[in-house]
Amino acid sequence: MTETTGEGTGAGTGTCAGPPQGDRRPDGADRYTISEVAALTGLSAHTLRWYERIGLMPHIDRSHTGQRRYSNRDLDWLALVGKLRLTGMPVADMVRYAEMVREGDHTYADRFDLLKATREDVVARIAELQGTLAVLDRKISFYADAGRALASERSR
Amino acid sequence: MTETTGEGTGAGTGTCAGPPQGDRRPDGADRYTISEVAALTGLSAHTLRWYERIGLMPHIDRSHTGQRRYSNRDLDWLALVGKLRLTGMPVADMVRYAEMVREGDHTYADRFDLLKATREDVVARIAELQGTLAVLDRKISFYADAGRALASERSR
DNA sequence: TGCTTGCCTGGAGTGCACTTCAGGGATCTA
DNA sequence: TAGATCCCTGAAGTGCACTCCAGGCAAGCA
Repeated sequence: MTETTGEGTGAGTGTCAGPPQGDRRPDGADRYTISEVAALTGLSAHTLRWYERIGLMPHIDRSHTGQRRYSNRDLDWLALVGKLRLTGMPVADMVRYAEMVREGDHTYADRFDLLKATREDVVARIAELQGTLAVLDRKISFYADAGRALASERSR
Repeated sequence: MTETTGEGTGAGTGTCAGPPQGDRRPDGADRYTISEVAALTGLSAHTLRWYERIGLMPHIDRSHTGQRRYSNRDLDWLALVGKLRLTGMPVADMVRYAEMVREGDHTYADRFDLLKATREDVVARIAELQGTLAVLDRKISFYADAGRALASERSR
């Protein structure tokens, strides 16, 4: 197997990006227009074209009139990109990853490193956020108490 | 008590922002220069001035020559701002919060709401990140396996 | 045949959070 | 007295990730 996008090109695989996207067409009939993909992914058509221009997408098929026709495989890739974007990975890094995918199997180790580093970033970010939660909760309970005190004062 | 910054103006309180900052001066002698505050908070002097200009800081004391002199209270406020920034709260919202603090006790309910909404955002973001962790881990283990396979192939 | 809809392109514009620049004052050390 | 260091201000610039615009082609249909 040559890992390219996520997990083959089959039917929906459970771990999906933002909007629900169970309405895929069977392989062979999978030629989505840009606006269909926009609806499916929550990205704008502009953004989809822009992703392509900066090298974040593989070459997208075209209709005989030059319009883009996305495949299920492209959708898988976009789902992965969506996940990476959620991690806060800069677009430039995603482009590097896409380049490595295009370059073939010999970039496996580099891809591994990139993902590993991203994973560590995510873990650190989660810890950071949990730290902020603690602060927020302290202040929230302060205001909740203060609110109750004011209320009972008004009712006196 | 009138909640303004974090938790009074006493010595370090445990929950600190980014860089460690236990080296506070006692109240009364707490007149830090901008570069001291920059070192303490990890923000640049430029950013500190900018925060002030956009209304994110209370009025900062000045020396007789017009230079800023920050107090422990200001440091507390900056620690809170740092936490809110970590949540991803837009600066404009932090400014709104700062305005509410300036306006006094009658904004308690609004401040409560703002912090509550922020809390929900943070919880959602953590869940999102945990979702990305799952995807990353699947791909990382794919590449780990593939790496092992390639290694054993090379050693044959 | 004209009209609408959907798509195409390159390039300019946007919003955010800073960051840098240009020009100048006050204090300290030799 | 000179030079270094630290600070001041307003305004312009930067980098990122889109987002919008102008101008135009192709297909469907009344």
